[in-house]
Amino acid sequence: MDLRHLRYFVMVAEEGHITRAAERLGIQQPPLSRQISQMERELKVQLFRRLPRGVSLTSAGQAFFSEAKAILSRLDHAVETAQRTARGEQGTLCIGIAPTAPFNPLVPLAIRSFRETFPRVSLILQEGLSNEIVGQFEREQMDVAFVRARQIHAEGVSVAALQEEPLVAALPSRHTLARTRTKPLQLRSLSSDSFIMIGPPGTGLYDETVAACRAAGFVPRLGQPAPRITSTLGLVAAGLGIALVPSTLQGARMTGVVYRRLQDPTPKAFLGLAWRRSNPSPILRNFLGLVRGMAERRAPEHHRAAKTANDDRSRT
Amino acid sequence: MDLRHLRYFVMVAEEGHITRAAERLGIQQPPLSRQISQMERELKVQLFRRLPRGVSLTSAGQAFFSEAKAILSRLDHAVETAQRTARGEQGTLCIGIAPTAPFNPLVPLAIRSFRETFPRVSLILQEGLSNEIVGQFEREQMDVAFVRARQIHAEGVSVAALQEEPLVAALPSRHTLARTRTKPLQLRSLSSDSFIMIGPPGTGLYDETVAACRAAGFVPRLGQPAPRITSTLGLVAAGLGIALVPSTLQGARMTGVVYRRLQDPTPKAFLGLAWRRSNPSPILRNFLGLVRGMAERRAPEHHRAAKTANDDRSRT
DNA sequence: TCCATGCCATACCTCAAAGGTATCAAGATC
DNA sequence: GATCTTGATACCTTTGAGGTATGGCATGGA
Repeated sequence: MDLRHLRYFVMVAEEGHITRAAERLGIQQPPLSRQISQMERELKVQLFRRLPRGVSLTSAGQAFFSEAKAILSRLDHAVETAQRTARGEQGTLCIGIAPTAPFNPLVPLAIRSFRETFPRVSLILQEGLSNEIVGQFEREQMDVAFVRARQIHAEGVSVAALQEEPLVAALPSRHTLARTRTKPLQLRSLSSDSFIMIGPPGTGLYDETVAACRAAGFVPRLGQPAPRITSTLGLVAAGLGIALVPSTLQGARMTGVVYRRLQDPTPKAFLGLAWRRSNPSPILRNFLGLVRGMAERRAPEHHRAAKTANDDRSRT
Repeated sequence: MDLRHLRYFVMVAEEGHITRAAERLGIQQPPLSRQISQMERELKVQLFRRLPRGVSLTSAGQAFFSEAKAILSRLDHAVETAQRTARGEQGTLCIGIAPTAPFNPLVPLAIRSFRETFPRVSLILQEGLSNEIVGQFEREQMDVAFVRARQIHAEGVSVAALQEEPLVAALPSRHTLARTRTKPLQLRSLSSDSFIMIGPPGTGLYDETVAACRAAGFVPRLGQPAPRITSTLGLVAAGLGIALVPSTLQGARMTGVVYRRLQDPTPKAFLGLAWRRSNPSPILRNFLGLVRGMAERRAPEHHRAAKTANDDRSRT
């Protein structure tokens, strides 16, 4: 049997009239007549009763009719779903988010904008540090991630720069340098403090912090490591050390913590978008396009220069 | 698009290999290749990625794949449903039942046997007197009914006789004639009693009772009319009158009611099956066949003679 | 580097079957 | 009984599905 048969059958059933159904189908009556009786022979079921005027469904025909209509509409639906999926408008996208990323307004803005543009895509948001995200990319459990690391050490994963934001020092409010809030701080002046790090070496902020201190001429003394950004600030507030954090973190006010800008050359925190280049998901393409477009609009002059990837063939 | 396309697509998706899929489909590789790409062109969606070895579904292809499989299996299901419906094995049958009919074992036996033989047919059982059933037949709300009336006064409704059972007298236990339980009673001897009737004139038992009394040489005095058989027996037990009831009613023992057989010529209660001759439902055919076969097996000698209908063209 | 292999795509041919035209047959209608 | 309506049948045309032969591309081993 053929979909044509189903379509013809449904039309005849709805019209109750082969000639009229043929007209609406844009064919002649005899072929339609033949298709119907052929279908009946194939199913070994009489679908219509031939009346003096027109035809009417038998009970078997009625049963088949409702199924046939459902099948046809389901097919239409399937086609639309496939097309939407191909256009990246439907499906699932798994987004990794570095713990400090959501403080940068670009991240929530991008996600909200994507949701609005592609309402049929369901997003799975997953917090994770760069090193945790590596594994997820390799297991193909993640499509894209907002990261703080300039490179992700996994085969075929690119990182596109979105923004560079200044690092600021988070100090306990009783710290001697916490008084003069307006003047930028010399990073050197923190060389004897303990640095509270988020996550192990290899993650974005860890590496940026160490690099910044090196550039300022000292090796940071490592304090208590903290698993999450909130606990980092908690430890700072408790006076257990200081931390360098992206400036947007200042949005997270915490009693007992004071933020101080740093003097030139201001160390920078990186915010980037990582994805597997071989991932063909059209949803991913849409997401990359939207987020990168957004980042360019917000900082067009930085973008080109900062754009990078973990290997030379950085075209998506 | 065609069902063939769907089937081919599913096979290729399952094999991940056009050549192998073609083999399993019993066709050559080139036509299959063409059908697939034709389908992709028609849907304007790339369903497969061509790999060096074989093909793999794109995300759109995956979305379409699960739908396609569901559609195909639903189609199979639809065909089976239609065939079962045509054979009268699936659907709905609305059965009317006269209030006194279920006491005759034939009725519950027939219904149970039908249920077991055709488990996919859902039965709607509806109690009703002959005169109520007429309207339901005319509105095509009823397919078949166990009735006590020998004729149903509705156009095109036939009644087939199933059984004739003796009428017995239901007497209050304090009735003078309730003592001698073994000897059959003269119907005449009840001529001065009030008769409790179930339902109005035109219903089966009413007419049979009046006819029996007429034959015995008197016109029955009508007592309180009763809507249901149970209330009839209640009124008898209360001493408000007597009733003639089918002998199988004796199964419904009720304190205060005594049953007495009647002397020859024993008046008879009729049990028949009514249906619209123009009703083409195959389920109805099956039901008629099963019940009539059952009745013949239980009373083969009565059946032929008693068979009747409300007009001359009594073939189904 | 080159050849063999595996696999999909393309070109061209054949033939089944879908659609078209003409006409018949059976009821309904007046 | 003539006419209309409507589905069925006969026969022809044409579309397109399937077959055969072959090309093209990537992989993998010598």
